[in-house]
Amino acid sequence: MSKTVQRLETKESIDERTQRVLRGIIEGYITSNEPVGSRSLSKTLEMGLSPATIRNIMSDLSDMGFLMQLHTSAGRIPTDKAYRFYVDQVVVANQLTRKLQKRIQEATQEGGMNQVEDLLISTTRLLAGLTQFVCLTSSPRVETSILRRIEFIRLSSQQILVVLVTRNGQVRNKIIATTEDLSQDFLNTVSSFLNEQFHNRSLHKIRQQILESMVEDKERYDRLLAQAVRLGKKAFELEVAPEVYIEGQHNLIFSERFKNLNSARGLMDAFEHKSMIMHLLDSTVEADGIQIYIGIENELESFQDCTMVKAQYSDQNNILGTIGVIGPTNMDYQIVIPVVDFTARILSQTITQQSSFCD
Amino acid sequence: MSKTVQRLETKESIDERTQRVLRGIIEGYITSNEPVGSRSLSKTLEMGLSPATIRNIMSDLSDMGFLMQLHTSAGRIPTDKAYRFYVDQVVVANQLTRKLQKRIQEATQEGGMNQVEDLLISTTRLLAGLTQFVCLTSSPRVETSILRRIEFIRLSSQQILVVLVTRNGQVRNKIIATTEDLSQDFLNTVSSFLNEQFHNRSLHKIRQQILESMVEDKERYDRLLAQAVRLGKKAFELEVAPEVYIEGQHNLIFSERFKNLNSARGLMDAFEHKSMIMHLLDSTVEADGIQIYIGIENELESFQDCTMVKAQYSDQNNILGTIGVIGPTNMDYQIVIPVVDFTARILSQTITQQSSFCD
DNA sequence: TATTAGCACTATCAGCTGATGAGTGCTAAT
DNA sequence: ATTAGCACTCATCAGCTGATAGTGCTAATA
Repeated sequence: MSKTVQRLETKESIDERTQRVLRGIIEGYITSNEPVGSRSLSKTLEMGLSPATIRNIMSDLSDMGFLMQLHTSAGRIPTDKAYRFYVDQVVVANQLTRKLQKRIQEATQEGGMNQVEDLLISTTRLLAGLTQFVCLTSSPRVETSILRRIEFIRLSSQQILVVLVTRNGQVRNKIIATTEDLSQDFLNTVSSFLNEQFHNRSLHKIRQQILESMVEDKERYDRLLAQAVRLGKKAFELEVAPEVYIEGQHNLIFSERFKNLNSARGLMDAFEHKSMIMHLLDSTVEADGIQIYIGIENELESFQDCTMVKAQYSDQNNILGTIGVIGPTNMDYQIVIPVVDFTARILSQTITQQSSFCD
Repeated sequence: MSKTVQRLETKESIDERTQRVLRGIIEGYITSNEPVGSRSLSKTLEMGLSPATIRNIMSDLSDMGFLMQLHTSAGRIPTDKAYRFYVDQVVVANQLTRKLQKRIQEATQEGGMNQVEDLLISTTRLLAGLTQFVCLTSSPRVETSILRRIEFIRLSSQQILVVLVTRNGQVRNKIIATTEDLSQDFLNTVSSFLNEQFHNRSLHKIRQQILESMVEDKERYDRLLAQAVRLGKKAFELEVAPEVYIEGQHNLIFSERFKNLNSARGLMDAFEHKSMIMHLLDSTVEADGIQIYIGIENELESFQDCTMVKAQYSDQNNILGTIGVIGPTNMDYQIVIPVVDFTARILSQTITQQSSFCD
């Protein structure tokens, strides 16, 4: 595992003309996926510079660490540092075409998606389809979500189904075992007690409170309360399975774009470790907006040939999760960045709408 | 789409020696994944036959349609017909090693899997890992499963959560919208009515009955009954999303075994069409035991370079779904067949245990 | 002084070559 | 019926070729 690179900032100031050349090379490589040479660049740039001059500039840019060659006589390709420069300096907040906006909106508004899970899956698939890359989405952490409703349903003398609904519309089920046979009436009392007690609190907080009250009231004689606490404890112990949705893995193998990526295998393997991916998605210091990790800026070694573009989605109050794509470093940032950004916004909007149905 | 081939039966009787040669070629190709020639076969067979004799036999086998050559001078490989012969005549019910049996049993008995869904996913993953192929599993069709419990939970004045538990432990949630504000008490009455009315019937049947009673009792005045029927209708309209779990797709790309498969892409694309896969898995006439589709015996064109080995799993009463793997036609049948068989059995057993907790 | 034309150098790629080897089919001998 | 022997076929591979596209350097130029 290599040392973590925070961000490839550029200290030196680069003169206008050099910048234009650099930009030309980057965009050339993005569109063609081929190393760009001085001759062709001299034509496309239309700056009236001869290939020789361009070569000199290119040489400077190589010295500054913006360009590299796969071999002599191969034309140059941008380094991660160059992409960082490009993203920071050149890519401006771009408007998506109306058509694309429509497409994203429609896809998220499809019917039958009252469960957040379905919405997330279909959005993930959408983004993978639009970008032709791999799309990763982390589901809202059940931990921090707000309790809307908890209910116990007696299945048999030994089994109780816990249904837990969160503010943002996630529904979690769990079957718990009991030693004692509890009647449905009793369970109803317990659940209305818990609902009253813990309404609008985060699951995390609730769990804490339950544990505390267990310590406090060890010698509680009220049967209802005792059982409520006991059942509550089990119910809120719902293991916080790291939920990550991954779509578009086949793009990784069949897309032309990924062909010169030295280890698609490594990426695939990484995707198997959901909890690691979860961590990667959610470990963002910056609270808002879009985050971009280019090449070696990525913490994970197998991601270091790629760029990850991600953004948080939220309801009106809290950040819920992250949606992002991972693609080659020479992805079309001008498109990908606004697409991810817009998709995250629409996702937030849709989820907010849903949770606003609460009374 | 090519004409459906039912099964590649062999009419001719083949003499003992020829059979042994054929078997040798098949097993040779299975282990080496290379066309097998007369010389090497003469050695490994240890029948005291010279390469020339073997060549004559091979020539006969080619005429009978059991062998083919990719090009002259390449050695021969078995045809689909040969594999069919091999599977029918040669592969005997094989015992798995204790070690493998243990491994499968342990994997399915892991904790925290009281939901059938989790069990199915982890079993699918297990089988993909064991075989190094792609594993496909269809979940029990909610349609035909037996109602154990239905419950309505009032979320807001406009939203009701339906929780539906089936006999085999599947839990389905759906949020439905209402125009009228219904109290939780009322909902409880409705659900206990429905539970009583429809206990132990299949969802399919229940839906039918509800529709019938709507026709019959158009002018029903009983508010409870009317609402119960209306809510029931919505609840049992749960769209029967074809649930298929697919694991091990990466094997398709990286495994040596698949490398000479002309279209991994086609397979990947096919996997995207879950409902088609679902159909493929569940469309089996034969009720019991293991089913094997070799090469062109597969209905789906993109599967016709592969072999699919599948088996149904069930609870004590009914077939619930199918689990199977898809791999190259020269897979190691001696291993794969018993592994799939055993896994399906263990899966049935585990699910049966779970649903037996019902009172 | 910045730019450019010219030239030598170099890596890659497609296409060709001949050698090699694995495998077959046929025929004649056993 | 089996087998040894031989001619033949074909795929693969290493090595060579010329064409191409790129560079770096130097000297001439505006």
